[in-house]
Amino acid sequence: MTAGTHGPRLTPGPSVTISDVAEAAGVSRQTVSNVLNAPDRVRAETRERVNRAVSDLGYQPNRAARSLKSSSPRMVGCRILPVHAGTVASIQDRFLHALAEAGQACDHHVLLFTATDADEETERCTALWRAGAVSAVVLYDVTPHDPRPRQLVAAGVPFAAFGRTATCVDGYSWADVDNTAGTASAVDHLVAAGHRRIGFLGWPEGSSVGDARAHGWLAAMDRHGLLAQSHRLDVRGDDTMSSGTRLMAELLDRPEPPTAVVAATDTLGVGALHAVRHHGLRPGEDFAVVGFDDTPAATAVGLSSIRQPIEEVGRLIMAELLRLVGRNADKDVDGAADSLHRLLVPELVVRASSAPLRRAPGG
Amino acid sequence: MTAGTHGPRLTPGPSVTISDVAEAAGVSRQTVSNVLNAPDRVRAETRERVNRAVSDLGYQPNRAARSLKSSSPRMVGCRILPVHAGTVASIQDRFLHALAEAGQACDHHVLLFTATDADEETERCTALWRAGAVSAVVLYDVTPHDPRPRQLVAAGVPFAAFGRTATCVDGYSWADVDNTAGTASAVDHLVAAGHRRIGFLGWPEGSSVGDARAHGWLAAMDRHGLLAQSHRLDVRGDDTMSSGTRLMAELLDRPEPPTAVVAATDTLGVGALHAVRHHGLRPGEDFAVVGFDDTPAATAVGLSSIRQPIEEVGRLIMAELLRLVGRNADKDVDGAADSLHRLLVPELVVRASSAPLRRAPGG
DNA sequence: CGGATCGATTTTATCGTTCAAGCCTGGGCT
DNA sequence: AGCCCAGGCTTGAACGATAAAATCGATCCG
Repeated sequence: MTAGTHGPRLTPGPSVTISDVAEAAGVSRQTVSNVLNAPDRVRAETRERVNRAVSDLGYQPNRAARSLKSSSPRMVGCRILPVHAGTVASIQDRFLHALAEAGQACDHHVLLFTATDADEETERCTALWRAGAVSAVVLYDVTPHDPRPRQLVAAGVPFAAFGRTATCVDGYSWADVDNTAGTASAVDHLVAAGHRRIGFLGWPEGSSVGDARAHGWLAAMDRHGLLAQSHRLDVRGDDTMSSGTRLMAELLDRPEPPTAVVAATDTLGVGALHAVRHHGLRPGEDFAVVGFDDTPAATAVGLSSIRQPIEEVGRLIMAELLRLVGRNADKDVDGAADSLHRLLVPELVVRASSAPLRRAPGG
Repeated sequence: MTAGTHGPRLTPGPSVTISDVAEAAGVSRQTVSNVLNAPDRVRAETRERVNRAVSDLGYQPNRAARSLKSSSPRMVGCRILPVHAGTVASIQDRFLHALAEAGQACDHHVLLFTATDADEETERCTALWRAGAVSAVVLYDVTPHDPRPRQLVAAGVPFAAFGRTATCVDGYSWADVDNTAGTASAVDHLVAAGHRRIGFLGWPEGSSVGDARAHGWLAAMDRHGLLAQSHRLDVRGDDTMSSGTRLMAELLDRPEPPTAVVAATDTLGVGALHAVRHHGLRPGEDFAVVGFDDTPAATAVGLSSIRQPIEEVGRLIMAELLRLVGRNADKDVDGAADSLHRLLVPELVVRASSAPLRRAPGG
């Protein structure tokens, strides 16, 4: 026994080693190791005896020792952003959960860290990787001019990103959600429900995600030949509920108001719903609203929303990281796949706020 | 050099070992170790030479090796809950961030894992601890009849809890937020602003947190001698915005409506605000609303809210874990403190929705 | 002047696991 | 009989860091 005491231990403690198991089963360390890692090398009878000892003692292989020997910590690092007062509906928690779950399926865990800015984040990533604390890291919310991918590539840290930079084609793996396709599908849905004048509530131009969502609306409206009828029905403001309410009220006061809007976020969408009700309209019957991100708030108020397939993103990113570090371990160049570039299509979740119109508007 | 190549390495790689540094500085491994862990044992000149080699090579001590030797992984485990569709405003992300930040201050990290239920959670905690992957774990959202603390105590896993069980006095460390004091302080605030008829919007009886928040309102109203005037002004419903709107509208339609309400959550509070506006009242001028949890939504709509000191909880829990595992390492009984039992008082954040009345109601 | 002392550094041993090589036994082949 | 081989298991070494012990000079003191 490693710990000096004799007799059965009531609380097995963190220190049941492979030698303890070996002694209990009357075999050597290596045989125990073989039972766990290459069972076919061990005679069935011995295997059974060892397995019993393992479960009797509650043996868990020490991860530090295993990491040290295999030089793979079976961990991926990910920064957790502070909950910013301005940010209303974050999907970071969903992402982290998805990542943790995907990792768990292949005995990997997520290590959290914090940072005050992008530079500190890449520094910490590099330090964690050099320290062998993680075999790779994940970048969350990568934007078009994000410096982080470049920095990590330069540092040689294996990583995959949720989101992508403008010049993302080269050098690193990413998965992203097609925001443009999301708002476009919302427009298609509303057109199919009979709407012709469809507005858009968005963020001020300049944010990548916001612009992509605005572009999806614009392109889809154009495709349906509805841009002329919806002249200047896209309005922009901050990502707050009151902003959504104000923008929506502004649209409803126009001479030819829209009969539906696509909002760039659930926050704006929820705000819009209030303005709609305030104008005496019934959401889902007289007027339709679609939000974005499918946050719990959308569920709560029955707001149709575009749901990002975060769980899928988590799985893809985790699988890609395993491939990256695995490939490095095998050979440096085994040809085949280079890196992951995957654009996922979000899915519209239809709720009461955009149920098909009972009467066609104006009909 | 560990890796077989010669010459300066462009990407230092994860495998710069203490021996590489020692060779570069022309000293032995142990001297490098001393420079890093006990600098006073090394002559200033040597120390400087070693430090230069450390930064030249970008050396980071290998965490697995350090864990193995010190038998302390410098990690704490915490389950991340799935984002439940029903849960509207979670503070789990704030908690995880606080925990990660508090840990980082003392070179500890947070390891995330998922579980489908409480039993699986304790199993995973035990396995992680036995594997030496974490030195302790954190329980989030512990409720009065939670089985987890008992199970972890039985398994001998060091832990600290956010929240507490009904019979929490024994055996384990926790930090919790005094929900009762929170709603009570909201009542005090509203009374000081001149309100006399103050309502309460809460969850159906049976949830610990909900009951505590309801009790805070009740006790404070009684203390101010206002219960008679506020006869049956506490109403209950689901934790959704629409529920908040409905309940608020119900109260406003009473013959003697309240002039203010305390809501058990921001979700209910935001819902209530809409009902208030719908009745032609101006929040903060004609009517006051206070929410709970200070979620980003409250900031967005200017809702006064009771903020849980999560950052403080994170710091306390992390400090307690360090004490627990440190004590274990030193001696088993070094007397002094037993375990942490800390009830923190939340803080009211006053915003426009409950700014002091300009004219006393009814005056 | 010899032994003690002290500071600075090196050597040794160890944490728990796994890879590589070694050893033993019994059976099949010549 | 002697030889080889393969299956089944054990021993030795290594991963990287560090506490403890050993070494080596140099200084000090009786």
